[in-house]
Amino acid sequence: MDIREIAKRAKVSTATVSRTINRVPSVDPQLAKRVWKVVEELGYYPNTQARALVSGKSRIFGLIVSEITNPFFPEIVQSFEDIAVQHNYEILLTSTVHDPKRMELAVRRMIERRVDGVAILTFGMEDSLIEDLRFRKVPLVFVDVGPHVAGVSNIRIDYQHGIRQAVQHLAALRHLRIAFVTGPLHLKSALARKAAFEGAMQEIGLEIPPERIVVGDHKMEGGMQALVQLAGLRDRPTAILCSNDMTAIGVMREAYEYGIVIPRDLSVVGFDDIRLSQFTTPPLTTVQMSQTLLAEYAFKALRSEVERVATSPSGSEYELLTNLVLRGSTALAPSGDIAMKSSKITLLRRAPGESTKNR
Amino acid sequence: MDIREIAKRAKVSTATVSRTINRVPSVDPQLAKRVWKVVEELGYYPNTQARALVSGKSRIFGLIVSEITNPFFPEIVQSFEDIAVQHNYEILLTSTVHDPKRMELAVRRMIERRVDGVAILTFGMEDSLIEDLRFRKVPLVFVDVGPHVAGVSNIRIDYQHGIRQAVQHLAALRHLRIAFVTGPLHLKSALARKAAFEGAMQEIGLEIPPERIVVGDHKMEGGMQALVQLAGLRDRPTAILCSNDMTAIGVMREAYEYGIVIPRDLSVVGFDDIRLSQFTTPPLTTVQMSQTLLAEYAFKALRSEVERVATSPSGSEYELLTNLVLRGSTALAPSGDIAMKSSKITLLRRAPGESTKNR
DNA sequence: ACTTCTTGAGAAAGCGTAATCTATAGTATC
DNA sequence: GATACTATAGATTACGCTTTCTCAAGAAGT
Repeated sequence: MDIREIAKRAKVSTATVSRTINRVPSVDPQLAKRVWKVVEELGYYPNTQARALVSGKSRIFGLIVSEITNPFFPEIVQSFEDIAVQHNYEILLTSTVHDPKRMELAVRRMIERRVDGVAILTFGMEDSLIEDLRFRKVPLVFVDVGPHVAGVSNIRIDYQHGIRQAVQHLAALRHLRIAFVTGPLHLKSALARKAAFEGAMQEIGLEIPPERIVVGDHKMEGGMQALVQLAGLRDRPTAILCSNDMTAIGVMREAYEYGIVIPRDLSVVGFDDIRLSQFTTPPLTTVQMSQTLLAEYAFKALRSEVERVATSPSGSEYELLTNLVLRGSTALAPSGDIAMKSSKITLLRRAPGESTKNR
Repeated sequence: MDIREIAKRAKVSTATVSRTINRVPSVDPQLAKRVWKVVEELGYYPNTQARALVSGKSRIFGLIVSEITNPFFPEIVQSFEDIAVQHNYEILLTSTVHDPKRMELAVRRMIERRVDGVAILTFGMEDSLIEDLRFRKVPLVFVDVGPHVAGVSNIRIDYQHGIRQAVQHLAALRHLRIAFVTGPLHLKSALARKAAFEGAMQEIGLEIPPERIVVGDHKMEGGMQALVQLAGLRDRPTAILCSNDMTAIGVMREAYEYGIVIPRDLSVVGFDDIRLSQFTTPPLTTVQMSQTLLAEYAFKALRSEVERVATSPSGSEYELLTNLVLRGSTALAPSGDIAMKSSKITLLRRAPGESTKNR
């Protein structure tokens, strides 16, 4: 069933059917009604491929994420899909899993499907691939790392804002020895967080001995290892700020194994505010980076680039604030002697079966 | 840049270019090489829309899931995408969020984009929508609930297999009072799990007093409430089997608040084996339902339906086994007097700040 | 009453490709 | 040496739609 079938049954030309469906105002309301009736009756849905072919617009946006199985991304995908669908766009999702081969394939797929734009929400991407997309004038939007050229938008994240809040929150709770667990140091986003931490600490005159910054991997495992290192320090920190929530969750998990009670003995702060962080024990105090807003900005950036047909094709900039959200994983620093006591906690990892209790 | 541009530069007809690209064997290798060279040089990628239009195949599969933010689904999406991409298919993802309006829109989108098949991995879906797809002869694949008609495949899940293992595992650990936390009772999958539990219990002659089955919601909250109920029972169960992992995680979380030590005082078993369940404290013993295999079967079902052009269009059936995977949340049942002791644990919920310790 | 606009709708072109149909040269057959 | 095949590649059509062009009829201006 195609547009001609409708035309025949409504006794009009296909042009009129097309105009009706696309709500071109010059169609006589009488005729339009007749057309709509047939459309409804037959359950006709226009063929998007044909439309795309003739209009040159696919109404598809590509969405490239690092790993859909990383709890940070599903929220973004969901929000992005929400908005896209509302505006009659489809999304072509790809999860690169940090594999260059997959990235290349992803870009190829996007080009073959003639996407109208691509949101690149991945940490790290080959320049040559981006060039491939730029060459075909596909509007792009990046987080943080986009080049400053026409047709490329950027969402700048103000890490400083939330991280400063976190540091000051901890300082207000009398924490002096604050540690930081970074992400992989080749990620620009991880470096930016680390820099923000250092800046915020310096601002209030707190020193950071090098051993109090440990390198993680933005996964639970990294957080677990980080805690082991930090707990073994002579001047054990009383608070740990983490480069992302998964790291913080790893820290908390391992702290539990060591019988370190959070937040009594140790305050922990995360970053991202993934949904899961509401459900840890205790709920995680973290710096929120709104996934919904991120998706919204990304979509808006692409859309405005597409809409602006011939006019100035300047890539725009968006700014996403981060904000501390207080939950249960932070508390007053242990007072002097308690701190001493807690530093005496045996550093033997509890045997698996025995579990839970801190004697 | 289109196929004609290539044809012109390679001094052949568009037909030859098309044949070359599609690897039709009747093209002279010499010519083919010439064509490929131009293709490479210009970085030409065929326009999928045009291909779809003329071939009648979009090479897109729809994938409808309940909620991408539910940790069960990202793994499936990832696996499905993997396989799809390998076979040059694209996926059109939609997350219904249990909203009938969104489901309707999703189906409409799928039809407009002329998907070659739809995998419906959602719990519950309006029949009228399915009818809409069936009417257009779109191959479908369901989990459990699909009708037994041509063009519709089904992946049957053998809940019994894994749940029996779980029950027998608990029985072997001397648990006699085993409780079950169901999912929402309007879900066929939740009912099937409950039935499997009852069957397995009956099989080994264990009774299930009605109060030992409590209704959850397949979310953490439901698990938390369930624990409250079960812990309040006179004959407190020594083991709890949950209809899914999120429920089990909720149970464990609340148990922690009550100072009930897992697995010493209480064994907990989940269902699904989401990745997160490896990272709980203690790691969750659970019944695995392989998300990878599920995705694989779903894809295979659709593909074989598409491939089989004119031949017998019979929907096929797949069976997915479930299997117990042992981790740390199950242990020997507390012996008689310990059980008594543990049943005397105060039922006061610990004050938030105090947290962690079971004195 | 004649020309000039305006409105609305039909006819037809074209989007980029694959499939079908046709032509041409070279091979095999008798 | 004439006919019948067989490869191979070019010409053409069709896919379903939007858009431009064209045209008819009525409204308005002179």
